[in-house]
Amino acid sequence: MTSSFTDSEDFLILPSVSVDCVIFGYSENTLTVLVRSEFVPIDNKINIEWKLPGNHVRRNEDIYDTASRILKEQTGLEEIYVKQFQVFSNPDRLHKRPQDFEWVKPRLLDERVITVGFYSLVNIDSIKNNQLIEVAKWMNVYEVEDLMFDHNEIFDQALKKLRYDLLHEPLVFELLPEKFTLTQMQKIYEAIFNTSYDKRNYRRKVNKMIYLISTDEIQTGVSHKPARFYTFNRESYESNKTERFDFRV
Amino acid sequence: MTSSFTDSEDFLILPSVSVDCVIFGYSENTLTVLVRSEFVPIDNKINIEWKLPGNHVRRNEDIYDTASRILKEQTGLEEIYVKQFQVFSNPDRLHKRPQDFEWVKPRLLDERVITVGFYSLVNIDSIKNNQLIEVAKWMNVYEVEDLMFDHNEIFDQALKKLRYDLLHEPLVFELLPEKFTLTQMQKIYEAIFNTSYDKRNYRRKVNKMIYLISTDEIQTGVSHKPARFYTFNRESYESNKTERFDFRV
DNA sequence: ACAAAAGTGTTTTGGGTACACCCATGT
DNA sequence: ACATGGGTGTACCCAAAACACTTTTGT
Repeated sequence: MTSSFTDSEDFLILPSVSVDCVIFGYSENTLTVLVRSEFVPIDNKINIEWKLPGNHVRRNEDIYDTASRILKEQTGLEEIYVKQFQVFSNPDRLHKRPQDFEWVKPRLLDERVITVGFYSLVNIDSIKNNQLIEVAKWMNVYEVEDLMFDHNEIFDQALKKLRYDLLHEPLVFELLPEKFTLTQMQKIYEAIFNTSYDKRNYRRKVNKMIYLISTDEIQTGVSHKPARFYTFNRESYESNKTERFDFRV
Repeated sequence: MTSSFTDSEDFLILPSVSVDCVIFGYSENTLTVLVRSEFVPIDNKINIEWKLPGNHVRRNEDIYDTASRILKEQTGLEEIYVKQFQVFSNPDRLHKRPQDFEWVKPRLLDERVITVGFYSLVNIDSIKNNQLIEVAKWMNVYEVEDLMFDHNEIFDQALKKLRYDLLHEPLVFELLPEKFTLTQMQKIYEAIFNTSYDKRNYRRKVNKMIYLISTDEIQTGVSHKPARFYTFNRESYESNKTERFDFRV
């Protein structure tokens, strides 16, 4: 087994465990995913390939810390919501394309790596200029290109899980500022589910969520009737949530 | 790093990855979980401790195969539903009690082990006599004792996830025979959610599930009005499932 | 005849969905 | 005055929940 790590680094990571992050970005009614480029030689020519950001788990690190570390490296952001959603362990997962494996081999301590998939939600507007690393870009989730390894599968599962979770947990608020309007909230659902909702029905529905607190602040400087700002009260949410019998279709 | 494995075995497993299985058993309206005993010395006295069945991931094995292998070893059953639900990666997870770590250390190739939690559903009545291994027993889920390592946490999360999934996926059928009565089905929900449902409302609800097929067979040999048998049509389920907007409470 | 579980219907209440117009502000 | 997005109400249908009696069988 080859390795480009120094001896001291060898003891810093677990050889067979990594974390890959599907970082969803939201901005201007569009949902995107962060990918980063790598130079992957094929037939002695250098190609640009895209992959999800990922990293090994360090020896004294919980996987949530690994995910947060990756997020910080890529976007400069801290204190961001990250959630593990699935382990990908196919023994051949790094071998889908020979050139990908040739590229990754010198970076590995063990040829078999099991990866824990995380997804994360960031409001792109909250990323300060140039904090995003050079080699990264945001891809529209409806136009994701070929990624390295099994990363297309990891992405697909992440999007599926994100949608599932959005319907059952208060995840929207990770993409909203502290104070937000109901239209902002509606547009996030519409972007992520690629659909649209009736404004009146939507508002009747969310108005029944008692943990949505209407403030007495309204927008200023907009050239239309100013909208009211709301906040999310997490304590109220936690103490009122229920599970109902609903084995659905 | 110490090891009781032979050299040849050393190369068969991934040192830092294991699978732990929360095997739920259902029988006679009661939900139980399978635990197995280990002799753990403490202060030079031998104690019996209980843990969830688990094992290392082999070098060429997908984690689902690891889980199935564990299930086969413990219960003799094959072709059983297993589902990964969460990774437990706290660097101290094996150190909660010193005696537990002393016991496990000689069985490890690496002192840091990240484990993938699986849960599984078996109908206890389908386990033939004596196929359950000697050291295993079924504990009522409402009376789970102290387990080794972080296994109480793994169990708690598994039960939570099981309940969640039961409301959103056709999991009940893993606990039902090919042909079953609606009362059998209702009693499983009641056991797992520790509650009871109105028979008429329950039946109206499940009767709307078009993938529940009523056969023309009925019970025989029961000293009351015989119940009709139903079957689950998975194809019909898969082709009719939907996701609705339902960001609930 | 009795015990035991199967099977069935009605009413009330609340949520889902479809649909169109006036309001407050900036330019 | 106009353009822009904010904000509201009603009618219909269907689902959820509460509730009690008759039916079929074995003993």
